[in-house]
Amino acid sequence: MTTAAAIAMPMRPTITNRTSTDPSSRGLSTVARFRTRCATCNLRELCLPCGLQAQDMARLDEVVYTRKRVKRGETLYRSGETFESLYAVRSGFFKASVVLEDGRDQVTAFHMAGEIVGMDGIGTERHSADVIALEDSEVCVIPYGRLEESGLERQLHKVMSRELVRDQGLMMLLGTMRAEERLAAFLLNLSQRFVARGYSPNEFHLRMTRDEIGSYIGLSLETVSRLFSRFQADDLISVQQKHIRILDVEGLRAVMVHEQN
Amino acid sequence: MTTAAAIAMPMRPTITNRTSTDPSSRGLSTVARFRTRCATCNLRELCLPCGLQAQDMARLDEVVYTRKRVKRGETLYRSGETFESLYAVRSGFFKASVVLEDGRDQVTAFHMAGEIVGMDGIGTERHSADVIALEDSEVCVIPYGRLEESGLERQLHKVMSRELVRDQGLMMLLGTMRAEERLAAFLLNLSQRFVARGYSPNEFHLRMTRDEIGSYIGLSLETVSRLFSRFQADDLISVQQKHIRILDVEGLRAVMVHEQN
DNA sequence: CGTACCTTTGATAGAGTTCAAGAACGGTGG
DNA sequence: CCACCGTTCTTGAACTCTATCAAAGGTACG
Repeated sequence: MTTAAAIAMPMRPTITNRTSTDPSSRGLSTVARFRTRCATCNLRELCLPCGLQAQDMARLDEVVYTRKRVKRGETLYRSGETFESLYAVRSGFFKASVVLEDGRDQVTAFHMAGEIVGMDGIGTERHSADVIALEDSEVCVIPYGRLEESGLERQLHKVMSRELVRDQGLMMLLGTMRAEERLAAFLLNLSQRFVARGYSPNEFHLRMTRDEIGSYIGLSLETVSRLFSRFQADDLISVQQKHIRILDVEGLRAVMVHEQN
Repeated sequence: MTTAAAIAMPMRPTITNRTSTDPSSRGLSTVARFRTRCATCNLRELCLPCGLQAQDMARLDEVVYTRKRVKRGETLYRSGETFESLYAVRSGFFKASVVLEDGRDQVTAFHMAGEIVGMDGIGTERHSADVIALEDSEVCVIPYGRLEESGLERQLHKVMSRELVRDQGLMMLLGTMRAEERLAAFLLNLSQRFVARGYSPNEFHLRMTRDEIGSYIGLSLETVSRLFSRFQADDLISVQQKHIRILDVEGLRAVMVHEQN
């Protein structure tokens, strides 16, 4: 969708001001430094989609003044917590999930670098999902109050709207697709998103378990596993554990739309 | 959720300026008249949720200057059409649906009075779903460009965020619930929404067919029909065609969360 | 290097779909 | 006002897909 150039992502360690949320605790040079962060960020083409203008970028720089590291297994936020900020994933991988009263839970999204997380909290001022890191990750903290004052609402609307469209797609998947179609759609979606981030479209590493995939696309983990095996037998993909290689994109696409031939 | 008073909705015929989108084509008095529309609208508590302040209401009045009638079966907009406006449902009932390449379609939402429709188009400037009236309806047209200038972004964020949370709920339903749980959840949801509009929570008229219900909650129309019959046999509801009466709310709730006892 | 977690694969069963046919309803026109 | 037609709804029967239960094998992480 975005014609973002294929950029490698050399994750330089960056300064670790992980917990500090008070900008006044930093010197001027640090502030200046932060000012140019977004403009030089490798993810700038993705972060607020459709690409920000130079001046927008400057605005965003003024809003984002904290980063936060989240280790694998730790939560970024939990359902019920009061909403204060959005988060832009800088590196790593997250899953979002909701829990039903009786304990059943469902993964509602996977988030990777360049995506905005936390918009579920805007409406009620409380988060409605849990967001957990599936690998050591880092996010940019975007205090919502400041964002509202920044003149970037237009961008935010777009991001939220795209999320709504994404949800439509997932509903379609959950409501009308059969198991193999679901998994094919899932793989193709992941592939696309990796491409946009400069990774290979054909070879990637799954950050989530079969159980989490199954929860996301409405299948049991056993069915997911069996389908991986079947896809491999059909030479559509090659799987070993979490390493996936897509061998036949068109074939997968055909499975997805169920072109019986 | 909203503690909106139970208001009846006497749908006065109102002036029919359905196609006119040019405000200059109207006299001053007409404009003045429109100025106070939102403030006196019966749906003001619902339309932009969380209730607008008086000054916000005035702002909205300046944005909304057209209404549009949509007859049963007609479309409000179609997937692919360029996005220009949001719509506030003033009366009637709509369904939104998306179509897959191979023709399969899925209902993604039902919209009733007081709800905002069209936010799927903001991100790409094209709509991604079809919205069709299930009965003769009327909407307030909210030109998006004007809304952006109006200072009501904050409200829009909230509406969009709530839509995201709603989608989470539907995903949960589609991904983890069994047939009877889905239908129970669907009925309880409808009931709640009717209450908020001043209608009886226990007795209402379905505007959609079994097929459309099934599409929405991921079941075949036959399963929906069978479940209606079963619920009736279990004295949870009474059904005759599209007339539904809920006899045992707690019972339905128990079905939904699957409290097996 | 061991243990806990994850994955794979088989066998079985059950929930829901599909196919089919008749019934009920609602709108239309004579 | 009634008869007719198309659409929607109901119900049955057979089948299919996927979940569930179970057990063994593999990995990765501490």
